[in-house]
This record gives sequence, C-alpha cells and structure tokens, in this order.
Amino acid sequence: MALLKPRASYHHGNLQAALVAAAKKMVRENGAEHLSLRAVAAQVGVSPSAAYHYFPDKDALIAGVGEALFDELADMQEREMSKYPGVGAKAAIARFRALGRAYFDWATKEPNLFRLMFGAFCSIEVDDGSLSRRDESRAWQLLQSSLDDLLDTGAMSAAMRPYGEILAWSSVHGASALIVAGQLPTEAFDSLLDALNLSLGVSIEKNSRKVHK
Amino acid sequence: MALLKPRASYHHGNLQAALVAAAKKMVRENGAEHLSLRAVAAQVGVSPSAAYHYFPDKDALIAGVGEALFDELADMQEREMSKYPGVGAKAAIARFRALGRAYFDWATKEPNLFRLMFGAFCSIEVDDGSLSRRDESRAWQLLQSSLDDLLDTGAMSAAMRPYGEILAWSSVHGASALIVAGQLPTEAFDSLLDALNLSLGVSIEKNSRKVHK
DNA sequence: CTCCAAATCTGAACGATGTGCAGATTATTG
DNA sequence: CAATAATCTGCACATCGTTCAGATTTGGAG
Repeated sequence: MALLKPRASYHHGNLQAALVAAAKKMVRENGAEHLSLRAVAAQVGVSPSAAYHYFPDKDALIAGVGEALFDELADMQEREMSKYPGVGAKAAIARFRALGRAYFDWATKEPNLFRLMFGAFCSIEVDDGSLSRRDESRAWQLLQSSLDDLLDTGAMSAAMRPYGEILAWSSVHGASALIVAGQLPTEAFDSLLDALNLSLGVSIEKNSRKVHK
Repeated sequence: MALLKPRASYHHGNLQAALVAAAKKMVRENGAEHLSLRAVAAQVGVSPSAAYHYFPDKDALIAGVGEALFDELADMQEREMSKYPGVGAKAAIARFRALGRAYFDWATKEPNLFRLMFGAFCSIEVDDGSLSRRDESRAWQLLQSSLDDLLDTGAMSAAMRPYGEILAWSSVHGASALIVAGQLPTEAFDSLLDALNLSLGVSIEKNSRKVHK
C-alpha cells in the first residue's frame, strides 16, 4: 500500500511545495497528529529520505503547512470583507461581522487545519525580542483597520477602541476554538458576535440572531 | 533506558490510576504529541501490554488524562475564588477576576496540559443529543454563579447578563490560547480582563493594569 | 486449607514510523 | 565535454502501537 508513483524525471521539479501541499491535504483529512512523513512522500511519488533535503524533520514540514494556512485564512477574510464595500457605518459593521464570521467558518469547516495552526506545531520564535507574530500578521492588520473603520464612521464607542483588537480577536478565536473542541454548541457563535458588537458600542442590526438560551 | 522498575507484588494494585498519573507527568514535560505508551508503562514499572487491560488504545489513555485535568482546573478556580469571600459588589468583582485569572495562569503555567485539554484528544460525544459538555462542566457552573453574583450585587449591567457566559468564557479562553500559542504577548491578558469588565458594565478597580501598547 | 476460575500481567512478535548515511542519478556550470 | 553540485534512492536502525498466547497471582467456594 502507498506505493511510489512513477515520475517523468528523476528530479521532481518542485518537491518542497509538493510536499507541503500533500501534507496539507492529509492533515485536513486525518488531523495533524496522524500525519505520516512516509505517506506524504509516497503520495508525492518520492522516497521518504527526499523530504529531508527541504525540512530538517517532520515537525518542520508541519510548520510549513501552518505558514501556508495563515496566509489562506487572511485571504479568505479579505474576500469576505470585500463583499460589503460601502463607506458608511452600516457597511463598516457588516465588514466587521464578516471578518469574525470568516474566522469562525474557517475553523468549523476545517477543524484539523485550524487545530494545526494553533497547536503545539508552528513554534513562534521570540528570542530576538523583535516583532511578535501578532504585529506582522495580516489577520491582525485586517482587524485593526476594520476597528478604525468602525470608529471613523461613528459606529463604535471611542472608549472601547483601545480594547478592540484584544477583545475581538480573543473572543472570536476563543468561541471558535471551544466550538471546534466540542465544548460549546455551534449556535453559540451568533451570541458571541452579538455580545461583541454590544461590547464595542456597536448597535445590533437586523441580521443578528437570537441570544442562545 | 526506561528500564522496568522492580515491583513488590506481581499485581500492581492500582494500575489504571498510576498510568494516568504517569502519563500526565510526561505530557506536562514533553507535550501530548510526544507521549509514548511504552514509556508510560516503563515508568510505572509494567510491561506495555498491561495498559491495554484498562485502555483500548493510547488515545483513551490521553483522554483519561484530559478528564482528570478538567477536574483539576475547576479545583484551582474554586480555590482562587475562595480567597475573596465578601458579599458586596467589590468582592463579587474580585472573584470574577480571580476566576478568569486562574484560567489564564493554568494555561500559561502548564501549556502542554492546556493544549491536551482542548486539542484533538478528549473527543466529545454529542450523538445522543443530551447534555452538551458545557452544561455539565463544573467550570461552566462556576462562571454562571459568578455572573449571577455580579448581577445580584449590582456590579454588572442587566442588559449584558444574557451574554455573560459566552463572552467571558470565549474571550478568556481565546486570549489564553493565543498567548500560549505565541500569537499574543503575555501582557495582553491584563488588557483583556479590563476590556471584559468594561463590556459587562463592571467598573475597573485599582488592581487593573495599563492597556497594552 | 485446597483448588479452581477470574483477574492481572509478561514476552515475543508484527507492521509501521522517523531518521541517518552511503551512494546512485541528474542538472549545471566552466 | 568534463566535473562539480544538486537531488533523490535504498537500506538500515531504533522505536512505536498493538495483538495474543501463556505465565502469575488473587479471591472465593467447597
């Protein structure tokens, strides 16, 4: 089982990317904890040892998958936000909700990938004391500009603005993680978004759902 | 390495509990993803096969550790809250803060145990549609009574009460998880607690820290 | 106390896994 | 065209999770 596929040439061409892509697909289906380096290599049509030319060990491969995933998540968030292109407060609120919901949808549709991103893999280097991952991440910048947008259009209370990033990201991530882990029911996320809007001084509009029980 | 320790009697006495305890110690040190069933058995002084009399497989052992951990977490939260035994609003606020901070301290002091609890292990059974884990968990009940306490003592706005559980648990868990994953700096949790108190209509008292950055 | 059945643990074995290393194969450059 | 570098293979090793037949011990019935 899991035999080597024949290849056109002895050299693969773009092995590194192919390994990451194959690993991502297998993590999505089986979870990162059941990923096998040998299976990834076989899927790509290469011997297990070949992977060690591009990754020092299996964990590095998984970290490579994680990097790609953070980019994909930001892409999806941008796509969802761009569906509400207006300039007023109403559009700003819609974009803010879309941002949070995109995060949640990603988490629930791809729980294995979501767990990979925030698990024990993808170790963050903080030894040099420079930028923390947060400041450079695209997701963080999206959130920041969305909150600025809310403030500028008068949709958000100025008093809560300094807490916007931490409260929004923590609560949206926390609800998503707890729901993915089975500790909260799926419907709880609607309540969370309503609560978050209330907290930031944003009035709930008609598309909000009922408070969960 | 990892030799079998000699035992007094052929039968161990309380193997199941000993296995869980040893597994917990090893997860705490090396992370659940590097736990070895054989190493756990050797630590207890028993052959690897002996474990299969109490757990169908390795994942079940890890799930057993998870169960114990949820109890320990609730114990710690109760202990921390009992340090503020007053009856007024001020004490209720202090207890609420202690509840959240105990959760965070647990997460940061034992990141490997924290990740085990909310990772892909400890699968929740929801097939029978009965109680979700949330409703029966002691942590949830602690949070509920703490929020009721805030409301009764007039420390919390009644309008926010329906959102109390979801907002508090999601944001505290989210901030803890993001900080443990290295996505947020440690100091961010103080801001989160302040933001949470503001959101629920609780006035910030003197022991609050500066907003981060 | 004796003996037997049930509970508990061992030992060896199997297939699969992560990883290192010597060498084979191909690409690239002078 | 030759030689050097890049890339990949084959084999080996230790370890892992798991199974199963059998050894050891316990507890209860006579």
